[in-house]
Amino acid sequence: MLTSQRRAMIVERLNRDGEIIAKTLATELDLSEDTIRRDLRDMAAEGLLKRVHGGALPLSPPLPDFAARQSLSTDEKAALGARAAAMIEPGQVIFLDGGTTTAALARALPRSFAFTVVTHSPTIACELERHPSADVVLVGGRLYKHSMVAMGAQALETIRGLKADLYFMGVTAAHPSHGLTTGDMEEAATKRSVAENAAATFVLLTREKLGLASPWKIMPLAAASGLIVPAGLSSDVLAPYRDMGVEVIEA
Amino acid sequence: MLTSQRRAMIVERLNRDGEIIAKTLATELDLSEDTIRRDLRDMAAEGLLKRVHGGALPLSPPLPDFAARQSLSTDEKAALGARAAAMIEPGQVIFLDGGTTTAALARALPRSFAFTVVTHSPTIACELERHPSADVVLVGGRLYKHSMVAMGAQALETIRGLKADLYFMGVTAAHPSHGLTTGDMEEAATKRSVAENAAATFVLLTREKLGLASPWKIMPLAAASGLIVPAGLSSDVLAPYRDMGVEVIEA
DNA sequence: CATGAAATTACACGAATATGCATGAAGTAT
DNA sequence: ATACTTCATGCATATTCGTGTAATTTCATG
Repeated sequence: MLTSQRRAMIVERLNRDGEIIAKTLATELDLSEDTIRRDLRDMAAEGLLKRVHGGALPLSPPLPDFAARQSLSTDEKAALGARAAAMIEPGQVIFLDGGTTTAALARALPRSFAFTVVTHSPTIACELERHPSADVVLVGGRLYKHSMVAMGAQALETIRGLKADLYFMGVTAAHPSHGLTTGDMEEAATKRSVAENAAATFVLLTREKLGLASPWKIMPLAAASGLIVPAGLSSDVLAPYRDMGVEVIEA
Repeated sequence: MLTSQRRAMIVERLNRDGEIIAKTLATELDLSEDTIRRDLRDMAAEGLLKRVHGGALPLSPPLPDFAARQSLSTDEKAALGARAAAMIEPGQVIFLDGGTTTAALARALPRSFAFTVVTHSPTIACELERHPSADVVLVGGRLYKHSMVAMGAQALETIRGLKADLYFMGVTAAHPSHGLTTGDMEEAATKRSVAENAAATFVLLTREKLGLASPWKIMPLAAASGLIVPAGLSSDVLAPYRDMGVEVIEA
């Protein structure tokens, strides 16, 4: 295994497990603890993780500004959710990603007719406990706690076995040339697979995500059926997306 | 669990519960009280909490619903959960049913070592979001909202493909001659299948469930490894179960 | 192909950190 | 006032860390 592969693996594990224990990883990879420690030290210097006694932890989780962001963009997310919910037609099968934006969508889902919601997020599933007419299907797999969605081989297999009418995707960033991206490799693969098995894919994007790029590429913008963005953005910001032929829906 | 993780956990608990009791935390994490005390002393010096005799308090006033949580935690179900959690050993694979009793168990799961929790309940999965050392696997399937668990063909297939060390089952009723029963046919079949794929099955039973029977039979009492019941029940009530050779564990 | 530079890794060793236990002091409860 | 709990300190042990060093591999260049 190459050094860079090992380091990529460390990042991935941090996302998956929320911790790295130097001793454990050394044993597992059959390397000396020194090597792992060196990795951790260098990566901490690069700002990829937080070094602690015994191993490493992810950089301060977005908890501090999470609450603030939550309250700040709540209205924005509710508007996106409502707009997305308006697209749903009776009897359709909808796939919902995990995340706060899609949670807002879950709360806005139509109650006057029946449809099916497929999700790999237990949080979304719990949101729908009291929904009167939504049939809920839970996609199983290994639960990734940082994003609270089930992913992995089992999940992919289930996803390949279904055909959704609409997929509402949440992403970390959207960039005109880099396309749709997210911070986790497994998540990128999962979203891609869902998009392949959905007749239409709409991406929910809050203001601050436009024009940014994260490390893992999901798919180019053109592969999406449309972007749902908050109303009131300047046409300058939206022009690059419209120019690529992607439908931009303002909520 | 790393030291810094433990300290982060202390902060989190202070926010959640409004208090830290040194002795309790030491027992729960399987550490000496000295270690916890040292943590509290250092963290007090860093201005993260207020040290008091017996434990610590947050600097800001505790959450308003603290009293409510407190009364909940002295519940019968919490006792059952704690007793069940004490059976778990490092590295084991535990299957958790949905339901309020097993939710109490989820909150009492050991935090000092790693193990895997398999569940078909999104509610349980959400409970475990912040658990430091539990690996969570979500079993997918059609979500039955009345009991909030995923069941059906997909779930059964996944269950057949796994082998759990311990299964903690929640039931609607337990009767000496009718055995373990529940109100839903699909649920009975699912529980039976999990029990078949677990090395040991323990049933969590609150007081009011003993001696009753529901329409759908899961399995005879003798098929269970043991029943976990609240302490203080009369031996008359428990005798029939003990007579059948079922281990009855009082919590 | 040869060779030296750079990178990677394992090992050694003293320092720093973490933890548990023992003991006497301080605090709390009955 | 007495009994019990909790605390602080010192000490012993174990783990982890950082630095230095040497061996090995990889790479670039002639």
